[in-house]
Amino acid sequence: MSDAEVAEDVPQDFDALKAAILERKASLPKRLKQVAAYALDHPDEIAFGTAASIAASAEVQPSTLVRFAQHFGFEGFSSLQQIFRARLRERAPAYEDRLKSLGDNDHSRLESGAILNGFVAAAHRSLDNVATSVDPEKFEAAADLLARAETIYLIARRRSYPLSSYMAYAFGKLKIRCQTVGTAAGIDEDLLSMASPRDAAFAVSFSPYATETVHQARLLATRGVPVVSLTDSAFSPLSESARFWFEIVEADHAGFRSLSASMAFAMALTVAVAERRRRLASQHME
Amino acid sequence: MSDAEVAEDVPQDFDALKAAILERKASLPKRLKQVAAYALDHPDEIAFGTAASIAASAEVQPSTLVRFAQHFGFEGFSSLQQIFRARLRERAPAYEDRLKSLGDNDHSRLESGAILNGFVAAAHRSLDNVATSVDPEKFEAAADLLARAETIYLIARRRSYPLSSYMAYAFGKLKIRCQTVGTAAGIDEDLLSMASPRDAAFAVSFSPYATETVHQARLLATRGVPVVSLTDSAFSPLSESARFWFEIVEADHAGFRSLSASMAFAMALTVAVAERRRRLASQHME
DNA sequence: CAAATAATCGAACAAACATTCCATATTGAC
DNA sequence: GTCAATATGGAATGTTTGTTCGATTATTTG
Repeated sequence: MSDAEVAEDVPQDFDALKAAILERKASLPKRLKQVAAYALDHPDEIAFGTAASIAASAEVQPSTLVRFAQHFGFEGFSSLQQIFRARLRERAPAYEDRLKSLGDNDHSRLESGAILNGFVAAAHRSLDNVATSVDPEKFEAAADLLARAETIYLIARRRSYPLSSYMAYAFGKLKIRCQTVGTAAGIDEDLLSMASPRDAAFAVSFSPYATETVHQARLLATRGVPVVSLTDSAFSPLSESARFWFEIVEADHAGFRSLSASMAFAMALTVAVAERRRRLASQHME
Repeated sequence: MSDAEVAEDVPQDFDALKAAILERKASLPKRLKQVAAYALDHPDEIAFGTAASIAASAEVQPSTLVRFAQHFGFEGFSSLQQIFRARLRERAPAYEDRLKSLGDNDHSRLESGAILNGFVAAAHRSLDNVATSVDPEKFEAAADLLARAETIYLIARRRSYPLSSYMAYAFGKLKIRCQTVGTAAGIDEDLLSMASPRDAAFAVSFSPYATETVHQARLLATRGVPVVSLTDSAFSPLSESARFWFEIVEADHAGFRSLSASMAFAMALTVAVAERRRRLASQHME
């Protein structure tokens, strides 16, 4: 056999390339795997950058990029880059009328796809709602209140529980003391008995309201513990006990509501509290 | 007046540049008008091509391109080209507009308001991503797989845990048997040992990947239990074990990611499974 | 119609580019 | 542990790049 290369199956579009990378990633040497991960995670950078700039970002040598391209059958880095550019070329016009395309894209042909589309659209609507319905001054004040707490008690159950568990995770990462209430049955009362007015609570409940959440929020409020709450209705019994309360109505799809907008709100509140607390700490030091 | 150039209003984004070109188009010399027309008609070419290749396509000299750029206040052709590249780079132009209108509402005056706006915008972008990146056929197939399971095992930890806890809540309401894994330490192994190929698992893990989740997904896969997984990178070790896997990249605000898009996806999958199961049941009865 | 001004061309240039090559380091087989 | 094979880093290389600049052509002005 001659040295002449028989036309290998060089990936001709981005999807084929992505598939090829994923297929061979396990058997790739260290640096090439590094490039592979970078390429799939930052495709735009590959499309626009120069070999030198991309190499610096991916923390490899430029020559490694060339080797990577050759590993996948390309002549050099430049020809691989064409794939990434073509991807951007083809995808760009889709943004022009994206909302239109959402209506008649592949998804709607399949029942499950229509369901996914429905929830995505509902989440969009819910998010728009958040931006307009949340009073920024109240938000600021709530963040300030929670930031001054020694321990933040997170009260939530059932449908609201994912929110509090995510906030607990984030608060933990941000080194802010918090305590979730509502997980294991029985010990809630003991936990809450430790709460003092120097602490604070964040209670979440959507209708139908979990009676324990309402009860516990009321209990804390009477004991002088400031409560911030999140509900989906101004008539929620939670609003009685709360110093500040927010109303977020999630749009529904076919009667089911996701937590997309509430999640964005919860995360924003969490970060706002952390930011506020950082500022309070620096003021104390001066 | 000195020769020193006072900072002209050099267009900083594509829309501004487009407006400037259209405004001055009439008073442009012949060749420069030629370039202007080509630039607006083939913006992608300008973004990706070299000065030489573009000049050839537009039937002008490369130096004309430089002069064109300088006429509009740019230092050279390269800096003008950046505008055309940025246009393709920007992920969510549709929401840029929406944000611009949000940008000068009450929220932005306050720091916490800006944080909330940021997370809402990030969630919008993430949702767009979901709609385009999830393959509807794969989604349908995954829903079908999970619908046929006797028990659905939900594997998630840390940042992913809120997703599985919400799905568990929803599955419970929909009377679909499921079992969350990863809550209490110790009993996970016992729970998973009961899983059979007639069951199925849904595993979620975002980087940094929890090793237990990866391990447990792999364990189930080797035992013949079909696994569907959700990750934020094609490089996730979870994708190896999964029959079907989905990649959802949450846009971040200031380095923090919310779960808005993943929540919408999780809810859509949950409802799709329920819908699928309802249909399977009615077929059996016929 | 002639002079003056502006626009264009195309060659020349230095900087940046992708690529190659080879010495060194790492990995895997025995 | 030793050796062979592969992978890597980094400098050298020849090419291509964007840009500049003087000569040439077109356009305007008196």
